[in-house]
Amino acid sequence: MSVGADGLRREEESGPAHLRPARRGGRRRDRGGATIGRVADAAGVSRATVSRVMNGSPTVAPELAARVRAAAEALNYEPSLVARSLALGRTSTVSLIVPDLSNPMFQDVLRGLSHAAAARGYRLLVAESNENAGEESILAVEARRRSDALVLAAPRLPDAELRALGERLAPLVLLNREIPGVALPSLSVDYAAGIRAIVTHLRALGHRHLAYLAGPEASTSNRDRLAALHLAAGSGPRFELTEMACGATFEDGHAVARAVVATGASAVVAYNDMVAFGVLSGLHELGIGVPDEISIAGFDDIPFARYTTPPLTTASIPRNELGRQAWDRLWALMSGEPPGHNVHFQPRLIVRDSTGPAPTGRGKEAR
Amino acid sequence: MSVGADGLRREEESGPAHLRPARRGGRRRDRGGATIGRVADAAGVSRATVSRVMNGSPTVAPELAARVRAAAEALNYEPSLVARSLALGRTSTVSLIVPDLSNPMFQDVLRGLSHAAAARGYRLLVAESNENAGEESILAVEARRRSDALVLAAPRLPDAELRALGERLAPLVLLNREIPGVALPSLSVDYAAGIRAIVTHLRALGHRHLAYLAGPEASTSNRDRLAALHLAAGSGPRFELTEMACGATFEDGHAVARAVVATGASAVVAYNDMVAFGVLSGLHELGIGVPDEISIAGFDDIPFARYTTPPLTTASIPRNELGRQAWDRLWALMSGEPPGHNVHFQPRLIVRDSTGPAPTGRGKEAR
DNA sequence: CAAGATCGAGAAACCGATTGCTGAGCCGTT
DNA sequence: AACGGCTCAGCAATCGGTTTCTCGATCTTG
Repeated sequence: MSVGADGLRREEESGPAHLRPARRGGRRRDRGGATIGRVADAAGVSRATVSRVMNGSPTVAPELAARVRAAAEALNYEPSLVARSLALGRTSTVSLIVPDLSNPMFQDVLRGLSHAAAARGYRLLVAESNENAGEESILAVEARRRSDALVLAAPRLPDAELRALGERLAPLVLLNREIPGVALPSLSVDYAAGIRAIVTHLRALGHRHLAYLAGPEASTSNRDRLAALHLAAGSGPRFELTEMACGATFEDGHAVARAVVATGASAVVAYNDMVAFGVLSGLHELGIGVPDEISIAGFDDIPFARYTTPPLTTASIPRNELGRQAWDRLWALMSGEPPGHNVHFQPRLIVRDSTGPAPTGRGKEAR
Repeated sequence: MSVGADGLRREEESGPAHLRPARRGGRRRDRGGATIGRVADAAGVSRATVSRVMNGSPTVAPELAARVRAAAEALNYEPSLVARSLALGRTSTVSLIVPDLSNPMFQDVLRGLSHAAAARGYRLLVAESNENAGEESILAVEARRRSDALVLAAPRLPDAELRALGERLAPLVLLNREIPGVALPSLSVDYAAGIRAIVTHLRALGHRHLAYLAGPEASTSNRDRLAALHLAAGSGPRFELTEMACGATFEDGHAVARAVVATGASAVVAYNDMVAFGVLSGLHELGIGVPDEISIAGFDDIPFARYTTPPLTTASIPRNELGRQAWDRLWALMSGEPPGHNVHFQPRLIVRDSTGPAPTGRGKEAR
């Protein structure tokens, strides 16, 4: 580039510095890509017209439209979705926040939601809170800000905090949470009903001493199950319930296998299938027969539940359906419709081979 | 407000209507939420100052900063990420496109990527192509436009198309794809090496007739495995290879169990663990002993591979690591660094109980 | 105490789209 | 021939931020 020789360059592109209060082109940070303005120039029309053509408005003369399309094609133009979002006030994105992506429950919700949203041209933003209560609220707010709506599975978040957040996060659909006193749309699994079905099943098999492997303490779904369990235990005759702290993962279940045996319980109700698998594996290693010596019931009916040895008795919940419905609710909310009634999904008891008749002559003293 | 009395108000805010080409406030579509302008007014400062405070610029007087923060707090202000993205030319979002979200392989990549990205304040957009080649390229372009970079697992997309797309999608990292002749950064699993390990293992056990359950035809990873298999079959003595069309899911594997038996092969190499589980289940139902009568080897070492009966021999690949590394590459690319070398992850053979010595006196005629 | 350096905050350009309003051009009426 | 109506493209405001530049005020320094 000729530096000091030509006045032309300065005339065309620069000019005397002190006359330029704020130099137009000089400050522009050129981002390479084709913009609507660039296309407009190339086609010899206004930006408005380009916008109309790109959005299929019928009020543009065919000849002009063709010219615009040609220019767009030539420049490899693609409208900026960010700019579009700003102008429209809508991102066409929804967020999903789950505590644990490795949990098949949430994987299926993710899929169901993703599919349903995609059908409407919406994309899905995913975030994992890692079972961290502190993280959940931050993440929720952040994710919501990047999208138009939010599906939130936050088992650890305190009611009060969630209640306070409700307004800021709308449109919002909760998974497995109902906040008393606030009309936050929520989809939930009726864990109590599932537990009742399992307990009834085990009772019918003659079990009189159940061990419950509790999930994370802060989890409301765990509290629901526990409450249902205590209710069941209180209602029937000769029924003992031993409660053990455990967790939500395979490893958690595996770790308590020995302790389970020590309780003398003849049947185990696990917080979920993962835990049930862990116990199953642990008992197997200890040489304890399932279901001959101890019966095991899980919860969730994740895909692999039918492929274990023995196949797992569990309470099945329509996970994909949950995701799909979550989208339906979101869509309704975004369309300005009222929240509507909360949905309670009823688990279905799937009896497989991990539960069987209670062994006779074996009390908890037998240990 | 005094309406007609003072010229002052008109001077300040309105003026004769016919002099105002487009009335300022009249057209504004108010979106409710607090904006930077609103906060600026409330705090009695300029928008620039609010922006500085919100971004922690140190060049704001403490007293002012406090006032701004108070105003922001009072108005419940949250900066619009969309507007921010537009101004900064960066969305702080990356996309992941996978063919099948129910595949544990991609689930783990998803987690690894999501974690690594989150650590840098980036969020993750997820899309599923449903094993649909036509969908893949559309989805990729679309997803890329909404984010700053893309991780693409597109096993069905033709080389040519991918090559053409490469530039538009950058920064881009491919998973399990290397396009000959183009320097597209890619992370891939060395399937051939995994297959070699499996074949060597089976051979050492005395197997001389292997059945390979092929994955989806269009899948390059399937082609890689097949090539390695043929190479191995050609190199050793007395080694027969039967190739069967199958698929990538449990159901696919389950469906071909009977056909597998019919081939007379003493060992099965499945396209992946899901298929292996399917065959395992199918053989179990047929009363065929594993590994006594037929050995089965999978590929991937998904979490449940160790919990089947018998536990599955398989080739393990560091899935989480793949996701993490994908982020590292993306980050490097976004920072303007050169693509760097492609990484090939070496599978590790995990020998469990689904493979055993070849049965004697049983040829393919024995059927 | 004056001159130069420093600091801090505001004005305004910009990011890249959408859209209400305006007016030119063309049509059909009376 | 004049006029009302209708199309259709452009102007310019707008979405809600960031950032450069400018300038007045304060602080240093000789």
